Amino acid sequence: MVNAELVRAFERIADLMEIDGADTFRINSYRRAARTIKDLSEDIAVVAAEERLTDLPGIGKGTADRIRQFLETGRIDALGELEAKFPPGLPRLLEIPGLGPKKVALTYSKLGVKDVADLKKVIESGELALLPGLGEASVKKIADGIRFLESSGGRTPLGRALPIAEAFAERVRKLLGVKQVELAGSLRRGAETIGDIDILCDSDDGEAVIRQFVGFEGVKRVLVSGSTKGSITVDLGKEREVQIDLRVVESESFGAALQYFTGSKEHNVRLRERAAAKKWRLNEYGLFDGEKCIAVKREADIYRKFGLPFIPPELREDRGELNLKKTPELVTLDDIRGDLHMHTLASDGKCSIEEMAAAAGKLGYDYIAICDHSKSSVIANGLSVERMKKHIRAIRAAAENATGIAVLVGCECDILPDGSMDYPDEILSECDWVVASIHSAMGSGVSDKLSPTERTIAAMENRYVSAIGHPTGRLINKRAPMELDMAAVVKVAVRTHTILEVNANWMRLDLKDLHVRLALEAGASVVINTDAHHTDQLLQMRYGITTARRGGATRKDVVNCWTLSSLRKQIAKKRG
DNA sequence: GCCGTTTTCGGCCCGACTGTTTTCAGTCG
Repeated sequence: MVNAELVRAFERIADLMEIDGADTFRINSYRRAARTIKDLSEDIAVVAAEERLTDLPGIGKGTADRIRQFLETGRIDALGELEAKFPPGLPRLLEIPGLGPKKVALTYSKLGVKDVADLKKVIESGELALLPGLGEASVKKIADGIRFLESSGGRTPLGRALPIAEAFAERVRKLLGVKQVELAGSLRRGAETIGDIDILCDSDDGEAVIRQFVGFEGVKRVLVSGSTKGSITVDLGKEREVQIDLRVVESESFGAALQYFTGSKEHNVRLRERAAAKKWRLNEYGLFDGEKCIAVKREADIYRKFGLPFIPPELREDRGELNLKKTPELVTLDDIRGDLHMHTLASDGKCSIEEMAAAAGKLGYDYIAICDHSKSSVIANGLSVERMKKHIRAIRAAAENATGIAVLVGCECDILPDGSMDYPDEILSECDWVVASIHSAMGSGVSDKLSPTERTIAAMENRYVSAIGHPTGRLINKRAPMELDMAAVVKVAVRTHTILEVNANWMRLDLKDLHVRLALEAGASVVINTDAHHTDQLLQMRYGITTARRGGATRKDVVNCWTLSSLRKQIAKKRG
């Protein structure tokens, strides 16, 4: 699909226009269009062919023309003109914290700085500090920014950030005069990766709170230290660091502040537009009609003033949530009755069947499925047919002895390059539950092999395949997803009663939020599994929950929120 | 460049912090 290329093109246009000093509203239009295409679950070429481009939010006649030009010629004139004006490395400079479009334009025009290497040279030589509007302090900030960019390597996975965030939130909670502390920002929205950690607290003495915050043990650098806002970085290991922002507000405006700092930016812009339409003003201190504050205490009050239900943080992404008529009852961790994908010592897990069952029982689960690897996953010590037969007997025996929890016989069976299953039906039919996954030959377009989409569909056609595991195979920040035609996969999933997995491992989160939504809208069901290789990893369920919530999943959509008998009925329905 | 319980033209979200500005611009979220 050409969607991703188009997103990059529009973002590049916006970046270059900013450096060019163009009208900010026009720049934002390009960014909005880029985001719309990024969120799109279908091929933009199909949308264009069906003349539906201007139905998409933020895409008008002008942008539609540019999309069509790109589809036909692979180029966009508007981008070509900007690229003729500026060297190619310039937009990259915008990613450096402390360096914005104005300063990028200035360093380019006055000093000929074309890329990061040039920038380092003029910092070294002292030329940068001599430019108007810049001084020693700004230059130091930029130099730090370069180091941060080179060490941070992009966004931090949710599962890496959340434990750090919770630890710092706990330390803030213990400070004198602090009554309320909440995580905000993308972390509270449960985004798969986060740019920085946002923490909000209340206090009558913001200055004192910030002073103590920036002095916490483990703080690597202090970026900002004011009376309401503090900004620090902490080490993530491997020379990476993550930024933590703390905002302090007075207790009375906590609700307004929490709404404001939870974002997303786009969600808030939409909400403030609605405020403006009513001649109100919305900011982190409350919702105001003239000088009069009309909502401030709780987040829900603010939404109610707009005639809206409470919008759960996970949905605040400007993906149509402001049209909701009532608050959706999104799935919660308490709704989960079982975990249907975990490994044991039999393949590449680190714990026994009994240990996994006991740990799951402690979490209050009613059932689990043991799903070790099949024979082709050699690296993962996949089980041969003979070993699997023995393993099935071992699981049945463990199930007999387990108290208070049902232990299902399962497997994670490889989907081979030709679309067939790694185990014969004779073995699969012995299992109560089968997760089918692609682990090899993930690249598409390899000749004499089926595409990932064809392989996935072939697996779903097998009556013993209960679910598709980590459908796109992506590893966040490490491996790109396979090119899967998700709309086609979802359609077959519905027809064949195959369940799609939301793999809760924070490196995967696969299906991702938008795919969950696509699946549910088509009428498919999902299962949220941890794919745990150790009892500790069973706790990663929370990340799968937030991902499913972001996709709008309710308890009814998630099969491991069902009773065991309902789940068995679903499996039987597929087996026919 | 988009868009319409204020509109097909004229708007388009809002505030904190920093540095170098002697009254505010740039950056960020």
